[in-house]
Amino acid sequence: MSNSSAPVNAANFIEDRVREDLAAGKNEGKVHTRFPPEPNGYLHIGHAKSICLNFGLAEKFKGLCNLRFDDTNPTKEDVEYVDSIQGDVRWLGFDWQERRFYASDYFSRLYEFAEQLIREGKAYVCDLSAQEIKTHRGTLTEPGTESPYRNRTPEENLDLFRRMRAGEFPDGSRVLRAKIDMASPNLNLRDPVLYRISHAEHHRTGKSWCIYPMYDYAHPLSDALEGITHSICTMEFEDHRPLYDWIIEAVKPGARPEQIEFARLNLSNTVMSKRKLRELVEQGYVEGWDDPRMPTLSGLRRRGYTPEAIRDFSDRIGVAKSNSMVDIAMLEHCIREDLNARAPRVMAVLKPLKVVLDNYPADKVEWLEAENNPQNPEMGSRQLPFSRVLYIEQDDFLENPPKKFFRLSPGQEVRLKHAYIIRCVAVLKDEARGEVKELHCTYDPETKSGAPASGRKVKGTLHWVSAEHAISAEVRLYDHLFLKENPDDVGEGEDFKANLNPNSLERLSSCRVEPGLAEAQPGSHFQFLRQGYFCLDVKDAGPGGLVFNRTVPLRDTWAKIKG
RNA sequence: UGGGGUGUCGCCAAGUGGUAAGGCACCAGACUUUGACUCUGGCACGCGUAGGUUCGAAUCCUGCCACCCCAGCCA
Repeated sequence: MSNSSAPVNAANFIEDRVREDLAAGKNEGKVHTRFPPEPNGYLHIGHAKSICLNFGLAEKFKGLCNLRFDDTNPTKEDVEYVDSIQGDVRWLGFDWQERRFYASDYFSRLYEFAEQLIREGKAYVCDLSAQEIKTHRGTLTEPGTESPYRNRTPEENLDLFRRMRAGEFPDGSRVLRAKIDMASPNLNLRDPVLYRISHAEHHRTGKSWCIYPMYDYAHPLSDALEGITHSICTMEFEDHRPLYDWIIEAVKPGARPEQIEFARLNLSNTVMSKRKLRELVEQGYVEGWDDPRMPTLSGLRRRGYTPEAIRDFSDRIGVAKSNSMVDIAMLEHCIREDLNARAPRVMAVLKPLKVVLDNYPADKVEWLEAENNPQNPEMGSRQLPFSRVLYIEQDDFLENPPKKFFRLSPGQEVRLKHAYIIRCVAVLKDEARGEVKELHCTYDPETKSGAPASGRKVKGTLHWVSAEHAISAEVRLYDHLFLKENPDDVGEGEDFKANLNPNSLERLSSCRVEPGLAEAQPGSHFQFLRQGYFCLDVKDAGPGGLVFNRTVPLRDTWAKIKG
């Protein structure tokens, strides 16, 4: 079991707020939240923060959390996204039970509410064009001017609104607006549009509507209709809150949900906006929404991130209102901590260097016992074949080693993990290229792991595979998608793509891994000893070959020392 | 120049008048058949800034500065 679920996150201001409401006897002691994605893209780690917050709050206060698709704009939305969003939320470990809703479930009710507003003189049909509405809105510093249609009678408005709904008018010809205050310093209150005409087919309601409600109108009412007590959203909606409250106050749907805003997640070395992620996908900078380099939940999943690690991350980063950029090292810490406890250790040589043990019998094979996870003895052990010809990592040998190099070099000894101590006696080189082709070593039979004389200390321990027994695999080494912490930090005339890391993916196709990996299940996690955590790819690993994705490398003190 | 927010260690983030939690990162050491893990120690005389109130201020007051959001018939 992962230890990441143990520490409970510190309270945040939203939790405090909920507690206050409870103490004040609001909402009959109930807590009801919702996660309201628009089905127009894939979920990313920033959404995970919101999901964990909303579902987590419900869990903590024994309340409920709904999944609600905010599908009020048919031109941008699609069922493809509805499906992936549900899969991602479930994968993260949250359950909305039977409470999956759609804003489109409420189109009829929303329409009735709109007629009510019209009858009460709180909304009117406006014939101004989009461009005219814009100019009438005024500016940040100057008040707007009232629409000439603002004082139509309720009767005329009702007639026009019904005809809008009946499809008598073309897209963009009229809108329904709230009658609030064209001089408000808050632009959201300058008679905001409530309904627009769009003869578009909706992914759920088909062609039954040709007018669609705006977010500012649909959201508070959807919340009220579902009995949401705390409607949590991101900071950019803070100055929509007066409008949210206005709608609730004007319509009186019977419930008074309160909107609370928090700062969205920014993660270093990646981008989070749907627009930018889409650009990376559509222009081929990555191989899809689930490319392991993407911060999407589907990408992280394929990369080998676990839901536990992502939830732990959400807890650790906290919830506040200030703009912030979380170091991606925090996320990496979380996945390392989780996988350290649960991933079986395995021998995998990424860049093989042949080693021949001159004094080891040519036909001999020993099966050596290897623990699967020193952190967790219950994971047992396995047998590893050992023979005369082995592969070690190219990086683990240096002909002219610097000080503090604890690995193999001419004349020096190292321990082979779970096996013997060996000494390098000869180096075969391709003189033309200056490359080391093959090493000849001798092994010390007295030093077999577990044997009485095995206690002898040597500086380093290497991972290895038996050449005869090892199987081939492709390994994909992933690195940060962007070189800069903030990808938007660019020079004149450049955009975020200028900061793309050209080495975010390195494919190694001649890796050799221990034979037991032939049975590995797609999606399963491993620690490649001394290298990192890897995950058998679910898409590209077929019967023909193994493909591993590097989730995250192990921390590497040596890399720091050598610079 | 309007309105709304936010400023506490390199990065997150507690703190709500009684003398700066914690995590990540980093540094040093111990342990180690993973240069991993783990463990130990270090890491803000200071809370955007300048004043003020107070026995006492990150917390209260005033001024200033910086950054973010808002002029979609997007969400």
